[in-house]
Formats: sequence, C-alpha cells, structure tokens
Amino acid sequence: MGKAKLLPRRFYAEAPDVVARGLLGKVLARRLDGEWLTGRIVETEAYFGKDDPAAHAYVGKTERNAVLFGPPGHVYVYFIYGMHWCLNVSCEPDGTPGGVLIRAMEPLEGLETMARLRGTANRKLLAAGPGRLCQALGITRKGQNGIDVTDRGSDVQIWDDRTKPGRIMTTPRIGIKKAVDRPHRYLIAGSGYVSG
DNA sequence: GGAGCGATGTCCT
DNA sequence: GGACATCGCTCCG
Repeated sequence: MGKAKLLPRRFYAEAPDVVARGLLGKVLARRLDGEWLTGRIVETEAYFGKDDPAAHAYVGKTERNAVLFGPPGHVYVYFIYGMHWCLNVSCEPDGTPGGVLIRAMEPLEGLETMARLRGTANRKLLAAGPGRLCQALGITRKGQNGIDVTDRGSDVQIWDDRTKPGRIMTTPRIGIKKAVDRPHRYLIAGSGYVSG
C-alpha cells in the first residue's frame, strides 16, 4: 500500500460519530492464513454509551461488550440473529464506552478468497452489510474480538492510503428499534458497495 | 423490484 | 422467555 499509514490510537480516542465519519475511505485489512484481504470502508454507524438506547453499551459493562469500555482502537465482534457476526472498533478514551460498526466496504484485494467465503462472486455483494463483511473476511468473536487494530502485528488493521472519500451522506441507523431517528449512519454517496 | 418471513445462537431480564 | 446493530429466499406484481 505504498504511502499508506496505519491509523494511530489517537484517531480512535474521539466520539463515535467523529470516528465513524473519519473511517470512511480508509482501508480495512485482514490477514487470513497469511493472505491479506483488504477493502475500502464505505459505510459506518456510530454507537454511543449512556444516552444511546440502541447501543450495546447502554446497559452498562458486561462480559460481552467489555471491549467497548476499554481503550480505543480495539475490535468488538458480536453475534446477531443466530447466524451473523458484526465488526466494530472501540472509540473514546479508556473507560468511556463507544464504538463504530463497520457496515460495508469496497473489496480491493483477496477477492477470490472473499468470494469463496461468501459463496458468491458478485463483487457488490461481497461485503455490503455487516454480516456479509464479516463472512467475507472470516471474522468471528472467538477469533478476533479484542484485537488491537493499531498494532502492525495484528490480523485486523486499518490504514489511511490518502484517498479522499467522496461526498459523505448521513442517515438514520439501520435495523434498530430504539433511537431510530438519530442520524448516526454515514456512507460514501454514490458508492455501489453500501448496504440497503 | 419490493414486501414478507424464517432461520438460528447468545445475552440479559 | 424475548429481543436481537441480518441475510437470502419466496411470492407477488
């Protein structure tokens, strides 16, 4: 990735909406069996703590959501609807809960492996949606929960390759039943790789 | 192409 | 026991 830079921890030590916006256009990299699978992040959602009934952290710290309360820049993976995994990155300073759900990416490298894991070769459907993205990258709670994305030795990292995202759109979050009116979903307008 | 719905495991009440 | 930050299939038009 040429002049790309690994995003530093301070990037994540901000409010979830700031980090969610900032992650658009960045490159998500996942090392699976020695191969790097990468994609450009095109859709994210911000989840706060107290005051955000839709957030997992809202109920307080539990064994499941503990990563959200820890230091910024760590992977939080949870299981939903009996069959899907979802990838988040913790933000806010250590002790303050918050996270960003990574909902979709434009696949860049490792397309064949992603297609095999997903069971489809349709590039637009490889990682359009949080469940699909995790399936394409082989991400599970047991395997990746708690990983530090700012460590060069990690199997999940996020890079800035200096590509400017296009126009950023803001909408309400998807699939939730509480706080449905808050505009905390961010996406790159016109991208063919977003969900919904 | 869009609405409806079943699948299915884990966590918290 | 019920809710759940989803997905892909069916059925209808």
